Amino acid sequence: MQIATWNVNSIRTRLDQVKDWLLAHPQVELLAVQETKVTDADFPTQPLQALGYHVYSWGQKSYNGVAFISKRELTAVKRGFTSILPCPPHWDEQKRVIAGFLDDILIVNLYCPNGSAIGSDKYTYKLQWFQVLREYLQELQKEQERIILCGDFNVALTDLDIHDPTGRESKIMASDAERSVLQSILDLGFVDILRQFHPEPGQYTWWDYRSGAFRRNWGWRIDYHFVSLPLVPRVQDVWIDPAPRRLPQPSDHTPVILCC
DNA sequence: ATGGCAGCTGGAAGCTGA
Repeated sequence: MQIATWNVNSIRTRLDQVKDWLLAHPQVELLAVQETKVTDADFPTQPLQALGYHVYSWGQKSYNGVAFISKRELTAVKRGFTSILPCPPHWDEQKRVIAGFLDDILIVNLYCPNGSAIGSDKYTYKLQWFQVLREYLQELQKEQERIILCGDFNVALTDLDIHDPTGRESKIMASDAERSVLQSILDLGFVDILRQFHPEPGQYTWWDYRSGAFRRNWGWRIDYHFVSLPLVPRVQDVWIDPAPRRLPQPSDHTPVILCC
């Protein structure tokens, strides 16, 4: 089965593209979307149900928001950190986390903070948010060993994941502190699985809207599937589909698909 | 160094994203 992740940058603006992509990829059992930018009440659930999908959303007005679009019902869907982890409730004011079971696999769909600029309050929030995520995952690991993390992590793990890493230390998404905290997530026992299949450069999932970045292939890889160690042998392939990024009025991200 | 592009809100221009 295929499990995909895609930061759609507004589900309402991108609804037709999402529907077309799902129809063109019937093998995709579950699509995890991020940056839906809409409350659950206003999520376009009905048009997706009409295509035969189940929808599980966790959103807010204007910003953030995550959702699962699934061919089959998910079980034990949990929204936010506090559904799992006893942490201060303000960590769930921004809707960035939803998790649920597909068969015996726990899928965790994440929209990690951007960070704005190094040294900013948002950057501090980003680093702290990853620490909370780490505690949340440790809590999940007490009950479950088959876990797939997917989504927009807003961090490029290595220089291979950036078209031009020059000066990356002074920019968000590739600073040492961001890489370090994301590596600490992987060190819990997860594998950046795309690299098992594509160790070569040029594997990008996001291109800036500005400066003709996509045309010039000035990309970054910031969207991932992180697979827990016991699941690694079950993964058959992982790849990036650049096609939606070529469409008129695209998201600035493009889907990543895992087949297991 | 800065802006560039896009979406959302509210009904203009500012915030946020990455």
